[in-house]
Amino acid sequence: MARITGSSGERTAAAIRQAALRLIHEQGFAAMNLRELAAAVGISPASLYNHMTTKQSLLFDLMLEHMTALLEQTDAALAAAGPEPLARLEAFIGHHVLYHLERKREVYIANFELRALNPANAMQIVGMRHEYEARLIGLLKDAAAAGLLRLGDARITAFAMLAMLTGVCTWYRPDGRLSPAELVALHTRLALEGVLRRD
Amino acid sequence: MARITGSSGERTAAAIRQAALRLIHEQGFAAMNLRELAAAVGISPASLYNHMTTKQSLLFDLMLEHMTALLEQTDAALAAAGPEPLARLEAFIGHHVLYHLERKREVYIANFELRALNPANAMQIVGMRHEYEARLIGLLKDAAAAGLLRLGDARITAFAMLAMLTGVCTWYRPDGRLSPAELVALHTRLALEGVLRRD
DNA sequence: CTCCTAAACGAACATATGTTCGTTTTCAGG
DNA sequence: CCTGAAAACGAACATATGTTCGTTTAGGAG
Repeated sequence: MARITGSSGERTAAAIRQAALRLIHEQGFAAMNLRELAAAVGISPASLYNHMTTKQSLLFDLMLEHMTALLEQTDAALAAAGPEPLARLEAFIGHHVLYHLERKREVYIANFELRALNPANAMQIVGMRHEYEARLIGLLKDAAAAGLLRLGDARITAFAMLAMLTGVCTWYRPDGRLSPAELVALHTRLALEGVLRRD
Repeated sequence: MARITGSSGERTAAAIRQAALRLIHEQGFAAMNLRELAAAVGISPASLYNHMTTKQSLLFDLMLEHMTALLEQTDAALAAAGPEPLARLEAFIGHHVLYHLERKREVYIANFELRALNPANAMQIVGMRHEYEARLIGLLKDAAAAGLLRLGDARITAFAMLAMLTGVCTWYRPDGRLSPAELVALHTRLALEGVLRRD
């Protein structure tokens, strides 16, 4: 056969990314095979290679797009939050939760398929993740310097907070009991105040 | 060739489990192939089947052993903690962190390779995980009923706490800067009191 | 209208991979 | 000491899988 009536490179490429997100999220990168991906898009396995160079690069592109968006949007949220340390911290938390609710598949893949990347690609993604973690560590240190936090260890505290806030990806469903806003509020309070009553 | 001098079924089976833990943790279940596993143990691929029925059952056995131990040890820790709600909650947290530091590979596998299990096996492991989550939800509700906690939503709070406490698995190394006891203390305070100063 | 490139296809290749089979040899129980 | 089960092996099978190749046709630039 040959080129299909109405076929468009841009549309097909987007469809491949969407289907790949779903399949990798469901089965994992190693378990997803390109024949199944091609079938999900509605093209032949060979046609995939008109839109990507290798399976590895497909994964890397997905991760890179996600990390770039995460860093950009975070900086935008912080810029909008103004200079007050606590407001900035809350802005970070709020954005993190909302982003992770919206793009749970991307996040899940970026977090758990790092080992599927080749060393060079992995290094780049890990670098961007470190940059993201550095944002939170900086915010914590600023707030602590302003006397607002009791901080045991900024780095470990940041890791623990990120783990908690990222946890929403594992169980959230859009049709769930709690709204995104409610989840933001709940996680913000948990991170800042814990569960203990304050009397 | 044939049976090796000094070979023992029990020892080989244990070596397979250990090597499988390492390889699955490093590469993921789907990416680990049995030839590499056999080489790590020092036997031929065919010999693996003297100690397991299928690759799938190997994964399931690892997960089942871990979940069983986790539930048993948790109950033991709670029994030792006595009746006071806050003491019980702290005992749960402390045990969870210590267990996850000690057995980070098992935990990682049980958490992130669920999708590699066939439906029947997955159901059993998910059931045990729900049981574990129910322990924490119960502790939170007890403490809240005693007026000790300010609880937005017991279920979501439990998920968030577990995500935070389980996070240690992703970055902990035995030769790291902080001792297990310090990590327990830090995470306990984070979970109970958050980061905000109390004045 | 013409022509080059983009985008698709079927077919095949080379390799990887879970698993089975028949065989051999050690070890432990009678 | 004998014998049967346990534990190992090499070899092979059947299938799955990432990728390439040559070909075909639609669509847009000139």
